[in-house]
Amino acid sequence: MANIFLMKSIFQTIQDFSVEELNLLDDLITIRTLKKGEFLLSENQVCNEIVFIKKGILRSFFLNHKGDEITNCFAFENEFMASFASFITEQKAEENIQALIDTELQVLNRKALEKLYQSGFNWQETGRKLTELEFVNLHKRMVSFQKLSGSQRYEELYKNHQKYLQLIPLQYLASYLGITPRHLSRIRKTVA
Amino acid sequence: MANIFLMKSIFQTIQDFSVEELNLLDDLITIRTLKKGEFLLSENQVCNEIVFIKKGILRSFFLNHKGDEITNCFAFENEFMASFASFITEQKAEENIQALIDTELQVLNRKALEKLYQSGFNWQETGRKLTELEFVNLHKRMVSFQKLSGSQRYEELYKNHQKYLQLIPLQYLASYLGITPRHLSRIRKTVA
DNA sequence: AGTTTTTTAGGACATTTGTCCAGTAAAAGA
DNA sequence: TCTTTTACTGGACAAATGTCCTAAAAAACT
Repeated sequence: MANIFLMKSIFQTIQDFSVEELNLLDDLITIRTLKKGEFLLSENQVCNEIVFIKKGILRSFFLNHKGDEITNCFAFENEFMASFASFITEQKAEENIQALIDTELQVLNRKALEKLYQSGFNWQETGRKLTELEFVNLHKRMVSFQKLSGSQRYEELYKNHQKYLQLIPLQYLASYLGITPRHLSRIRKTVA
Repeated sequence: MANIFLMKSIFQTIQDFSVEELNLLDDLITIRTLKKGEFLLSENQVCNEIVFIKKGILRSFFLNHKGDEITNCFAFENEFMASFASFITEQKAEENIQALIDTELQVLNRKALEKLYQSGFNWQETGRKLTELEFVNLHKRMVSFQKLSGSQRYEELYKNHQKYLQLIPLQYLASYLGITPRHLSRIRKTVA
């Protein structure tokens, strides 16, 4: 069976769960592994699962009108990932989610989540709180696009997540920051 | 007493409420009006209320490092508005919320909302669903910043919300789109 | 209505960022 | 290990966008 101790302890920080409530997870979580480059989700599929990253890195990207890949999100160990927009609306996703390195996931699918929600107040409230946290994260990213330039966003990222930067190909970073690889290369000369 | 029929009917579309559940709102909603230019919220205050716009327009903005006002959101009649990030985290807001024209609001404050949440499953679930919808809206805006240029964002806005564009000073629109007023003026010549 | 303040348009120029490209380096595959 | 593919750097130039500014228009105030 999956070792979901860590995931449980994250839920525990959000809500004062009983052991029984947390143990509901045991039968609902499944395991999945992805090889480097493999896809968890392709655009035009409905996203029906939320994953917890036990090991590895995921990135989410979509295509612009020219067909360039635009990375809109990275997720690392001990973080949740999904196309939340698709999961919520049950519409086809615009994003692809791909493993940047070999990755090990703990999966909670829609039916499992609904079971949790139906099980009572606490899980329902946790769902709201987690959604709120996702909102706040997204809001921060949105603000960084409105008040910072591409190079300032890079500096922020460099300050806060330097350890990750080595792991991520520059082209993915560039589109995540909203600039071209050419320009990121220029910026790197002055910052790093 | 406030006429909150419309607000109720919006909640009704999200959740299958009983009349009694909806009527809980009656004692929890208060009324507030703002004159053009007045502030609903100033930065460095914690946002403790969510408002429903009965009449009028609100905009939310923050300041960048130069002291320029950056508009990050508009809200119109029959929409909800708050500094959601501040409301959620209970940290000081980075935004100011201001009335663009004389505005009439129906206000739900934190305590009132918590009462609703405590009242049972349905309001709890509605809270989650509304948060999800806010997330999806923000996500759309984020995607528009990653995959479109400033002028493309203007064209989208022009197509979808032309009626509002007349009402909003160009300088506010520009920062909302992530460009300078000078540049928006250039864009307008080619589009409009 | 007259006056003052704020907003908008657009010229001239500067800066930032993108495009295209070629050479090199690094990684993946056989 | 060798070969092939993919990723990165940086030059030269082009396009997009910003800065600064002035005059006109619109809005607000008295």
